[in-house]
Amino acid sequence: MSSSGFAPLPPSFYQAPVLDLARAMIGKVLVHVAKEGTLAGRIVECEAYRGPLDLAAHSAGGRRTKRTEVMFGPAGHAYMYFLYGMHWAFNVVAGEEGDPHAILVRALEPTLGVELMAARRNLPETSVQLANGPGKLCAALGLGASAYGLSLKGPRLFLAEGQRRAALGRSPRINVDYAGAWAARPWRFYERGNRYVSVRPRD
DNA sequence: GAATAGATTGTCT
DNA sequence: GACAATCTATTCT
Repeated sequence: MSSSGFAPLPPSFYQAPVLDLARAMIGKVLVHVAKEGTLAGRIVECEAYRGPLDLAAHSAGGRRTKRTEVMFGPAGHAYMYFLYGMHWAFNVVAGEEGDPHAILVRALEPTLGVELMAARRNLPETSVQLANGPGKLCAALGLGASAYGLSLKGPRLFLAEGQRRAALGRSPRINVDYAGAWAARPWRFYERGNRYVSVRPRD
């Protein structure tokens, strides 16, 4: 148990095929121990990206650059990327070393540090929009470039135990229409009925 | 509720 | 120089 009161999941948790890991991550708790306080939320939505074959992945075709480098390393590390000029997104690196797989965390149900999240997001503490999107959750938790490549063994940033409370839902991934047939694959996972899921599923 | 446009910058062609 | 695994405000219906 760390000083944050949460115990990081063991490295073995991340030693699973990327689709299995994505499923297993729903209900787990993402914890960021920041200077200003500890922030945490249940993962209620995520998406699997399986390069080099998956054309929706940043590592499509085996593209290995400064940005994608951490995806080629061992599982259980943070892959951060910046997009649209103003948003950060948080991913968990998955797969064997050399397999550039990752899981984008798309939405959290805030559980700890809600006051600080609300301040960072300039929203009421009761708002459902604190962390219901990839960019929003990074803003709420204060995650950015400095989190790139961090090991999820902790103690600063890690996943902790947590339970899924409703059935697992699946759908195609969001905003990857450019990926052709890969865009249709049901590689987005979410907790059914959870109001913090970002894009209303068809359920 | 749905559709649209604008913001703004690191990364790659 | 183009564009992106997005978010927000605005303008409809």
